[in-house]
Amino acid sequence: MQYTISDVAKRAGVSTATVSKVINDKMYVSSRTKEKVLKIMNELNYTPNVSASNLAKKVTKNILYADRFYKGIPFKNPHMFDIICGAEDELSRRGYHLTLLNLDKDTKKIEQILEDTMTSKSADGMILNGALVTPRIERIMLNFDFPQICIGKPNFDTILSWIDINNSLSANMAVEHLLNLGCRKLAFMGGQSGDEIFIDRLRGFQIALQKNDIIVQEEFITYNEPDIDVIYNSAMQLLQSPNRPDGIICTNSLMAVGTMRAIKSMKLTMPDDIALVAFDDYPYTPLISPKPTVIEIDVFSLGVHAVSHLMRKIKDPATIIQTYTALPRLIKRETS
Amino acid sequence: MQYTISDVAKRAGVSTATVSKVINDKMYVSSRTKEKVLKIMNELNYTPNVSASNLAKKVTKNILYADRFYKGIPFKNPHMFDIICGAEDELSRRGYHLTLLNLDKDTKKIEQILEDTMTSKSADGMILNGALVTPRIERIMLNFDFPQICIGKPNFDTILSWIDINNSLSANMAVEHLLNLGCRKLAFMGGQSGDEIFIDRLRGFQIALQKNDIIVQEEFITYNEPDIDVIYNSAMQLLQSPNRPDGIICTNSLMAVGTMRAIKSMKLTMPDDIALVAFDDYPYTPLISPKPTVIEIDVFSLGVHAVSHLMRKIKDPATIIQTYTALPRLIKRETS
DNA sequence: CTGAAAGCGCTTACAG
DNA sequence: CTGAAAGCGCTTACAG
Repeated sequence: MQYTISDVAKRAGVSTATVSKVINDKMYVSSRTKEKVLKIMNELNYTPNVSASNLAKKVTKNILYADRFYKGIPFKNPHMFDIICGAEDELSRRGYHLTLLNLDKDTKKIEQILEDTMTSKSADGMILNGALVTPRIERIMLNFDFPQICIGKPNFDTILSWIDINNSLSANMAVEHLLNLGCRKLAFMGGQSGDEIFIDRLRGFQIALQKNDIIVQEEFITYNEPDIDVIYNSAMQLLQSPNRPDGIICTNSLMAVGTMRAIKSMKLTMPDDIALVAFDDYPYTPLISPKPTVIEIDVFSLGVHAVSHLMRKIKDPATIIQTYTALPRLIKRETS
Repeated sequence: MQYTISDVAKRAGVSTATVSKVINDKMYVSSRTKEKVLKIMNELNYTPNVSASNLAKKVTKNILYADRFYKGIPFKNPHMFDIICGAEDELSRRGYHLTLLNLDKDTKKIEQILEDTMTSKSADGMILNGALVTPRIERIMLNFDFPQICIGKPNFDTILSWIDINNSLSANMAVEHLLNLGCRKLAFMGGQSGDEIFIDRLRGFQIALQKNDIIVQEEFITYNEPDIDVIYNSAMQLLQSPNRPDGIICTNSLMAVGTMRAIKSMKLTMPDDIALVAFDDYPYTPLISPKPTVIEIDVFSLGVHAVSHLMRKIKDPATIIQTYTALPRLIKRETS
């Protein structure tokens, strides 16, 4: 049997209005009646029904995390779920819930899903994968005047709010590290040209080199498919060139595996012959030796920050947030 | 501006009761008025306010997924999030939402979190990590009579509902496969004795061998820490013994990497000298060659099934579900 | 400081 | 088939 606010009111000999005030810790209730009410609430083990409270307050205390949650994606992209964990953490601290909104439905288009959920008023705001946002979706979001923040800058000019990793800055960090070690011929083991994260990191790489008056050698920048053999061969070519690099940055952990395999097969040693820095510990670092120096990015915190910004926006809907949150950390290990 | 049910009623010239009936597709409303109402709803782009509807219906259309969502867990245990994706998929198909309930709070104990959320009536049911369930938590759940299902059988006798992977059956599948290939001396590269998944798989291994009248050789069962060098050495010992196994089952993908490294360094070939089957493609299979034969387990479906059972339990709270859902699939590749 | 009353936006017997 | 009215369990001006 569940008690309601009127059960409490009755037993405490006060009105439901007064009980409501102590529940919500409003001022203007005498400490005597407050205590009395609290005592009854305790005895009855009473907790307010949040649905009723939310309806009356016209809030939901609920935030949506909108992305594509299809089968297997946690294996492909665990980062996304670490962001979600960060968002959940910060939301629950603020008395909010995080519910998942799957934009990957064969029956409905993304636009339709978003419109329906916004009109149904089932959440106070939304965290949205920026990569999924189109100008058309931007318009829908603005029409509804629904508090939102994108994870990842949309790939067009927008007045939506977003928060993103500063990949360029992270690459800069890797470059500075290698330059400090005395490296002067830096190579970049990159992904494919459609991979925005890689492209940002590459840009950071290039800018950092220019800033240090080092010429960017085009042949030292490689574009690789995510296949271990392709990467290996690509690295071999780099290492066999008469003008061999003395420092290599790998855009992810798979690149690091392939590249280090090549370095070892050339009987070169790290960091003496060649220093190496990789992005992302995950998922292959446990497998490789020597342990690679790595730039780690705290995506959990990205989720936390996204929520903080979204909350500001809920309070003041006019706010626009567009910000890079860097949070890279260099973990120096055995390859540099 | 958001329209309400009375706006619709007014413009359609009917009562809100009637509008409610067409929203909920109740019978006993003439097709003429139904059409009229639908037309207005469409014109106004009206969607019912779910909070209000839920309050009146005394439901929330919300299911909690309760587990520990701390920083970094998606990297350690992406399976958990694939289960979540499966649950979300099935829930949204049924008009429910999935919200995360983090049991990993330093300010509150698990018991307290569960009690508070259940009394607050913010969900109609709960999916709960069975590994976290204690007899004390069992009592709380039963007290509240709250529809629940555990993912993973709790490690004590319980009348809570649970659904689990049939690890034992999966191991059986691996054994049968190797026996069919003619192997007779099977080894098992296992994890640590506290790892329940491994223990279940080991049991399946042993039972399958006994069923086939093959003696289980104790020295062929190894217990290994999750460290690549430890695994390698353990496998080497197995391979160097005078009585070398002709088939090996690896309890996970890390075991497969270490074991295959040992096999290769012994200049043995797969599957001719030795056949190998591993559990889990993830995360290391992309790195290894030859491509390992693997028993894959569909955890996304586990989430889907958990939801189906939970829904039955919501309809009929007396239902108790305790079931193994196997869903293993053998993917034959180059090592067997 | 306290309470009566209206309201949040729906649904549900019930009467017609 | 349709609608008036009470109800879901809270909150919020407002009057006292």
